[in-house]
Amino acid sequence: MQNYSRQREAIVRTLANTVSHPTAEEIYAEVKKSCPKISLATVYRNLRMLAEEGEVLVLHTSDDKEHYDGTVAPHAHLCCPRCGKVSDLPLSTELIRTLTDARPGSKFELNFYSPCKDCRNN
Amino acid sequence: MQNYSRQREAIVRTLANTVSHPTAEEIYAEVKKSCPKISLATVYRNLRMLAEEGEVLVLHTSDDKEHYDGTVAPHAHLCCPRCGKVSDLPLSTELIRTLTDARPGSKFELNFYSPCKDCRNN
DNA sequence: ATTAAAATAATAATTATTATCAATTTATAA
DNA sequence: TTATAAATTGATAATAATTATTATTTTAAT
Repeated sequence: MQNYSRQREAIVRTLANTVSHPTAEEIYAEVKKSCPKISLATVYRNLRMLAEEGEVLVLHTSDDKEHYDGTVAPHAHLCCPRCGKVSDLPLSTELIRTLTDARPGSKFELNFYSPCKDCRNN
Repeated sequence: MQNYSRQREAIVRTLANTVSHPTAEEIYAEVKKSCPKISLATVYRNLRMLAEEGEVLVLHTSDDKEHYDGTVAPHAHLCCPRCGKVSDLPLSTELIRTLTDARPGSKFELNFYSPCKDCRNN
């Protein structure tokens, strides 16, 4: 019994192997290496299904492109308002708990914005 | 010395007089009442300028439309993942301070997602 | 008043995402 | 296994939000 299509496996694997919170286009580019015939629509379709099933997170930031995250445990993100780069931001477990308990039963998305090192130096 | 155009004044006033975190289209509809000839592009242009100047906040949520907020003091939002409605969420001043101090010099956006009352009942 | 600068309205262009649909692949069951 | 139904794909058209362009109008400065 093979549950996932080859394409979907490749998308999940790509997200599992990165910490870069890629956009759909970036995932598409990466997945093409192992699935050269894959369509961008297939990437979007599977990402949407995975998000609905809670297998991936979708991040909404000021670059107005959806970024995807394979780590669904609650955490925060640091976003560069210039280049759009997104990285994980470790928070104390206490703060995480406070946020998780603030609205029981709801998911939260916490994004901090400040220019990344690369953008500060240019 | 009249600093702001009539159109820009109307946009600012609309944001000051609502708690609904409207989209650009919604602001456009409201502003038309006092500025019938205003263009949607003018709404977007002014909102972008106001955001750059820090006069308004831009919220990025799962409905993939920008929502605008005239209250720039740090606070959180409650977003309905079904209908896209955004409302203010009061947080303890202690939590606000913790977040503000977590990353000095950066802005944060904290959104909680759970279905609003209307959507739960349908 | 004249001229320069800034802002606007209208609309075209862009970009991210979703919908459509015929074709292919996978699962089911006689 | 072969037939058939269901699910998924690839290709591309359509949609929707936002930005760019540009001629015109409004505002400010000489």
